[in-house]
Amino acid sequence: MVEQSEQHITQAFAALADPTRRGLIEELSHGECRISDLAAQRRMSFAGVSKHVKVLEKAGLLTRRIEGRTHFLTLNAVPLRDAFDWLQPYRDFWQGSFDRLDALLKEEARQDSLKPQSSKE
Amino acid sequence: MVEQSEQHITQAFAALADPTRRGLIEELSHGECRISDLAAQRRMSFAGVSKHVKVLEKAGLLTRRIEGRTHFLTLNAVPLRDAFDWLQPYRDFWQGSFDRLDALLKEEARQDSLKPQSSKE
DNA sequence: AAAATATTCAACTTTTTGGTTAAACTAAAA
DNA sequence: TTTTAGTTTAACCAAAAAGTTGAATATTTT
Repeated sequence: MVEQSEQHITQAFAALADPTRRGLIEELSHGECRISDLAAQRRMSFAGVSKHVKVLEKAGLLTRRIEGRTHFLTLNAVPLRDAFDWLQPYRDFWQGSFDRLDALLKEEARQDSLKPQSSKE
Repeated sequence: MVEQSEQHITQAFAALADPTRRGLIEELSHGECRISDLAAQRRMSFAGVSKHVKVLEKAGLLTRRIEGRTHFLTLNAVPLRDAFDWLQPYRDFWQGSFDRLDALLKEEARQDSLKPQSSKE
């Protein structure tokens, strides 16, 4: 087994790695939608949108409620929380990273200035 | 133009959508690494790891400092912050989502209870 | 100079992804 | 009962991703 939760987070991040899908999530955040509503404002085929919806569904990011012939979709944000939680531990890193970037650039400058005549270290 | 930042966040999420890459990020968070260090503990070819590193580099998630023949890699967490910030607005959603999931399950139960004797088939 | 080390690059394979169109299915309306 | 509306499925395509192996490159060590 390849660790369940690993797979889940992989699916979540993969789902988020597509602008169309992020758009759908955003739209769903305003409330339940029919899939045709979602398809309406994009210039992609209905079937195309339907596929994206299925990806989101498999990643657990939305739930589908079928009523008659129309499918209603609701955002389920739990996998987003998982993604968020994965990122959380790195907060300290990006908070300091301007300083570090600065240090890095200085270091690179030093390297470059040594490179041309670089005898040894 | 397809919106610069859209591309960036797409790249960030795509980079995160792979368990190997997430592992590399985690490892880099413990400090600067040579790429051979990274390759050592996984059972993937060196070239394979090298490719993943390049993906992370393109996504701006690490910086490479070349010293002689060895490449030192440092985590740059800024794109992680971008991903984090994208997720942030949805916090309210997953906080409420147990309630909503509950409501949803109830609703589904209702649906199901109606289905069996559904007039025609 | 030769050998060893650290790494990329190229070529190739397989699988996955993102999209399309056309056909099929189901439910509702005429 | 035919038509229309909402949606999925199937078949296909092109491009990208994830991995491999093997050769090439550059730097250090011997």
